[in-house]
Amino acid sequence: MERISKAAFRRLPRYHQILSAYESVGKEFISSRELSEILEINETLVRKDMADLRIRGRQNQGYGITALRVRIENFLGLQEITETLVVGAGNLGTALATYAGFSQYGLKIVGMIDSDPDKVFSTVGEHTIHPVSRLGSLIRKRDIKMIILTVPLAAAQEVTDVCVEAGVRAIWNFTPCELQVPPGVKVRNEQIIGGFMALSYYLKNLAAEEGNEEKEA
Amino acid sequence: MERISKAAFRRLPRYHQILSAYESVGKEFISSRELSEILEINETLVRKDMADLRIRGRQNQGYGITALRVRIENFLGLQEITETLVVGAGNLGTALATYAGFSQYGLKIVGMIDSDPDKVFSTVGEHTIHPVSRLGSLIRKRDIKMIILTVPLAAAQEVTDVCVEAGVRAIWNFTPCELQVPPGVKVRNEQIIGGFMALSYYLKNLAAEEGNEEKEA
DNA sequence: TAGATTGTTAATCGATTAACAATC
DNA sequence: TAGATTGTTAATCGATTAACAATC
Repeated sequence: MERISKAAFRRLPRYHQILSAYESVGKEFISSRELSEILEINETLVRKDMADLRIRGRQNQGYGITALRVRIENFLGLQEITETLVVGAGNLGTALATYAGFSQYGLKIVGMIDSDPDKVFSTVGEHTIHPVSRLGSLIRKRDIKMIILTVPLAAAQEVTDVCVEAGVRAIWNFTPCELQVPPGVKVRNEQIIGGFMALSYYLKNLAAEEGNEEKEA
Repeated sequence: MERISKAAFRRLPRYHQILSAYESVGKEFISSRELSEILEINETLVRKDMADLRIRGRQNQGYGITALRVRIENFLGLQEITETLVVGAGNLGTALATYAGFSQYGLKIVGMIDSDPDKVFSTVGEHTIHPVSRLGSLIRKRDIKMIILTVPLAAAQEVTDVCVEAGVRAIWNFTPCELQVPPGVKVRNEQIIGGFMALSYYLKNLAAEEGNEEKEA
């Protein structure tokens, strides 16, 4: 399997999104310089990332936008559909379940789960809310490998255990819980408050920082 | 002003959250070893981070949990209130505006903004939705330094320009747009899809990865 | 051609880890 | 005391950048 550095891996979503934006306005090529300016990183670093992805550019033109976008998608496995359940039908779960942008990345939400009897069997957009008692059987029936976790903190570990027991291998964790999982199960923490903390630090140190700001902490 | 490395800075939210969790069950001390196991990082790295924060531990006991939590909060400026507007009252904006957890970090939402006349002057929880025409004046009137941006991609840059013009210095960006801002304005991108991409890569390479997984990409 | 741009290597920089002394 | 743990330095590792050759 191909290998790129962890740091390069983290840059792929941003490359992908810039490429999509440029593609949608009909641009065909983009130079390492343009990419580096948008991302505010070094130009050489962009070329190195491309080399790691085994993408060749053209002299005087740059990199083919569509080819590069498709390369990133294939590298990340986005061309294959990933079926998932949204576990927790609160505000955030509802926002994620109704977000139209996921389908272009192969992410397909096949149902929602909630413990509240008043919500169960109602629908959110086109998704039915199932009772938490059916969580395990739904995962098994559809062979679901990933769940989106948006339950309250207190329920997070318990729900995770059920999912892992049923065969889930990846957890997209929107709760502020440091989940315990066995080896072979990957957790991605979206600790949203971290973003605010970085901005708070910046704002509270504005006077001291003035003159040496950076866009990315 | 105190300085810590970028990498250490990114770990602060996770330290903070673990400390809060331990504190809420009445624990008073935590060792570098415990922290390192929860975060799956090296024990020495935890001690180095504590040293950088000028926090001293106690032999045989570890670090005082409350003191450490308060230290991180002060370092990040969380003890001071940050007033903000949620710009874009869609599903995600609504979810963020109604999230109760922000107040403990000093984050105070003082209003919402939307361009849809059907939404304007209605309320979300305790927040009133104002028309986008009042965005600049609201920012000036309340001297708002940060906004939460959840508008559609196509409106993101335009709205940003209005906010920056009115004096905003920090943008918590939930849109998939690489915003252009002048020096002195900080953008924090919450490119949520990036989380899914990391999990997709993991799932699609499970067979090849089997046996050398990591929890963090 | 001159200019623009890629691709690669070596040097530098920054972050992590190993080793170990200090101490309760 | 022995064991547990912090704190610090030096070594290592990984990521970024500078320099520059290649080429359209």
